[in-house]
Amino acid sequence: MPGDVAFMEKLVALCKRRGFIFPSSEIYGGINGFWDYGPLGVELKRNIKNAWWQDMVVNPPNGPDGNEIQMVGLDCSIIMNPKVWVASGHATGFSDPMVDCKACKARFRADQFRVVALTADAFSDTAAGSQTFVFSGYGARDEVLEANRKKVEKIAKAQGGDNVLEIRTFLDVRPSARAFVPCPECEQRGHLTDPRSFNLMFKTFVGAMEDASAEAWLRPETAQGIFANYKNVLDTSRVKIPFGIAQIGKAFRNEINPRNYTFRSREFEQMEIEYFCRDEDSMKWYEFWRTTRYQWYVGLGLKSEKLRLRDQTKEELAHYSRACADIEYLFPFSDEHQELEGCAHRGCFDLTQHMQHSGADLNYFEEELWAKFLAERKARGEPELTKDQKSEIAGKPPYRYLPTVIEPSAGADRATLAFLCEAYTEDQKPDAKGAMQTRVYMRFHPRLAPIKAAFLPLVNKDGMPELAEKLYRDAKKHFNAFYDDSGAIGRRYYRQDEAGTPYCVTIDGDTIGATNAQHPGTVTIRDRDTLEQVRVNHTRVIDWLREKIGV
RNA sequence: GCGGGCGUAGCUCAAUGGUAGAGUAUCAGCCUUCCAAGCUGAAUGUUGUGGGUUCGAGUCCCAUCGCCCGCUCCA
Repeated sequence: MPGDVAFMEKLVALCKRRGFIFPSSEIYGGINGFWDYGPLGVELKRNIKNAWWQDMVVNPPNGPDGNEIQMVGLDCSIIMNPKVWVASGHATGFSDPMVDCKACKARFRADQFRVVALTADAFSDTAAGSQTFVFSGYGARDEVLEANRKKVEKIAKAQGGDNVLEIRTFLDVRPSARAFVPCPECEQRGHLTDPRSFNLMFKTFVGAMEDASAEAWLRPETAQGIFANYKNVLDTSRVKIPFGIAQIGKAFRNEINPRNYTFRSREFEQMEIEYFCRDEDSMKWYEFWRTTRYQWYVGLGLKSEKLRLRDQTKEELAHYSRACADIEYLFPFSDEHQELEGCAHRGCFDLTQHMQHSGADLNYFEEELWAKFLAERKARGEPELTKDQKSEIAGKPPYRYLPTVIEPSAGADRATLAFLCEAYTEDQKPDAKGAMQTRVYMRFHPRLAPIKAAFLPLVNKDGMPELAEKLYRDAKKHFNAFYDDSGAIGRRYYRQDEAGTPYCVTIDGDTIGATNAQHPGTVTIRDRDTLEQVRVNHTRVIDWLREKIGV
């Protein structure tokens, strides 16, 4: 859908011009689906990732019971044992065979492409038998039958029975018979391609020999590294359920068609939490993370109605998933909301899969609960359990079990793009000559702003540059600051507006104690959004800024 | 992958098939006491890339790459 193309073009131009985002390998003509962050962009994205780490790992909010949340970090390798992706389902689920119709240009997933024939021979026999393909359809088996009900009834009547039709997917059609299958869209025969595999995983080779035994994959998500290390974390960090493991890292997907600026990139960065809890508490934790994560975006400035929290419908849920909420943003390139983050209730699907495929015991044992159970028995004077009885009881819930997982999985690049879109603001104001000018400014939350403050001598004389530079160097000990002494003051303010710098500190005659100074020793601090200025003594300006910025 | 559009200086755009230019931004200097276009000077291009037609191609033709829009796809 079109969205606001003009807005998007202006934002993309600003990002390029000011050094937020560049196309990857641009001097070689670029490469579709890959992007680089420039000097301002890297600060913005790092601030977003740091805010996430600070707010989710270092100092997360209290949980629903009011207790401190246990959260530890992790940084896993991008390439893992290929068996990981078999266990997770990505090896099969990520690879879809597609069929194209060369006549009408339609494309179909071969496993959703239903071919209906009069006889089973059509699928397995010679070309002659294939003449009995009567029609085809796209979607679930029942949908296809429903959509073609009249045809089905007519055939049933002619054949004198009910279950006369053979329905299989295109994958079951013999290569020699494919030419006789009609296209679900245009119904023409003989224009369908062979099923071609669209594998969304990036393949690589471990070691210098590129043979099949060396095949490996770049991870399509960071989550599996967490599951694979779940036991290690449990054994080394003294965490107890409920607890979370968090990770920020790159992931790779061979998107069929990267589009919409950095939104659908082939290399991207995720910020993921796997939160492990008891199954009976899981919906409570799901609700907690769902709102906590939504509020996190709001608190950092994504507060317009463009941000929304949407619960997935039953039909959208993966088969193992009990609930999932998407945090979505209405980007200017689309008139539909797009996903920034998914908060999924994954049950114990992932740990079950990895336990089965790896053979490792990933069960959690409730030591405290077990000790309590034994103590209570003793207190009641009940006879001591035998070794066999103990292992029987201790081996099952509630003492030994696979925890349930809540997964808030956020896209760092998508969040960065959303914050960029939300920040972009234009307004009209008169310039020094009274002509109306468009002012463009990036309204970043101070925590996210690439540059927190700029230090500007009003004129380059009388010691103003020297004092401005001293303040600038003091400020840099605490936060990212900028010094600029070139050009008219208005022009310098404007440059900082485009970079999204929340505060500009100007050193003027009053600061250096000029004879007619009304407020000796003070600088002016200009607010990016309101354009209002306050005077603060130059000895207090760093503290003033630190308090405002929160560093 | 298909269809349509676009590629000239960092950016915005000029240039009948005949010497590639302007504005802006950048840099150096001057001038400047608060909201981008004050003065002087400097630097800036294999016209996306590769072929072809032509005495001569930014311009015409072909191919290719990239971007934008639509379709398709999106575990």
